[in-house]
Amino acid sequence: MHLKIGDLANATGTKVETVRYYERIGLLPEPERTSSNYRSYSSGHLDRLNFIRHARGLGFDIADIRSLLGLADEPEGDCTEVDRIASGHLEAVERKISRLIVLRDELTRMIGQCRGGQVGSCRIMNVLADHSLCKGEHSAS
Amino acid sequence: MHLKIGDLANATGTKVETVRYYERIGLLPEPERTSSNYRSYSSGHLDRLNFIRHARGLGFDIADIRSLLGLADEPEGDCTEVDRIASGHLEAVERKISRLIVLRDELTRMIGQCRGGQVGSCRIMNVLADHSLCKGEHSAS
DNA sequence: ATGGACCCTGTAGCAACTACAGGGTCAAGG
DNA sequence: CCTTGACCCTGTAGTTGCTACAGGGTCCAT
Repeated sequence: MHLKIGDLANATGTKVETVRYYERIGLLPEPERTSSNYRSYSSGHLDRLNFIRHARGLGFDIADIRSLLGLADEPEGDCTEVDRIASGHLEAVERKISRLIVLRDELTRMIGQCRGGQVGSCRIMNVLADHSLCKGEHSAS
Repeated sequence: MHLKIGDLANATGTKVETVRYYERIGLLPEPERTSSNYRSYSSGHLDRLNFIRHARGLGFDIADIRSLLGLADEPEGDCTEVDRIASGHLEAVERKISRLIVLRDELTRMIGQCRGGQVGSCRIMNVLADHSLCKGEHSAS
């Protein structure tokens, strides 16, 4: 198992620059070097990079992944902390979804009110210019 | 109407630094200066900054807002382009929601399988280490 | 005249990469 | 043997949308 950086990148769907970036920030351990100073990765590196990419794919941030990797290195340990990190992330994702749904509904309503015509009378522009038009709020008439 | 930067920031719920940032990137026009070199804003600036903040609140990016502001400056123009920008943004939001829902479901399933115990046998860790465990994919046995 | 609240410029930091520039290495083909 | 092209190396700067200083100046009240 002696992978060059390009092989490792290919095997994990990562860009070469990203692999080097992970090394720079200490997420992926420094590999051996060949006599010509090329990085030479082992299957351990492959596993670790796969772990990182899967976690990133699930939206975990680097700090969380750092913690998870630390926990993975002690398989005898209790997995409460793993659960805590994952649950925290799940909650963050749920909050993000809620916020985006509010946004989506506001955008949908706004766009639905546009009847074309001049910019000056465009409902979209009106809403943006005066947010009180947005949620059924009305200025006193 | 002569607002100092702090007044403008307060009136729009923006940080002073952010106002200066918008000026630096050309989103907010440069205001007059007092004799002591303080920025002095008019109600036109206030309207424009409100527009920017509302649009940012709806998730439009700076490039979109730049376009929308350009269109707002020609109220006689046709609002097709406005509609196009808003619809494009709505679609992006919808894509983001879909992606996050997939994530949420994967995370929920993953976390639901965790029965506590050792890290080494934690389902969450297993999924992260080998993504093929994730969606009911099985390696040939 | 002195304190505190404001203002100024300019620069650096955040997340998580991505994209060069300007080199070195290596294997295959002519 | 030499060249060509695909790799590899380091180091730095760009992306997005701010935010946070540092190191000054101004203004007003006490």
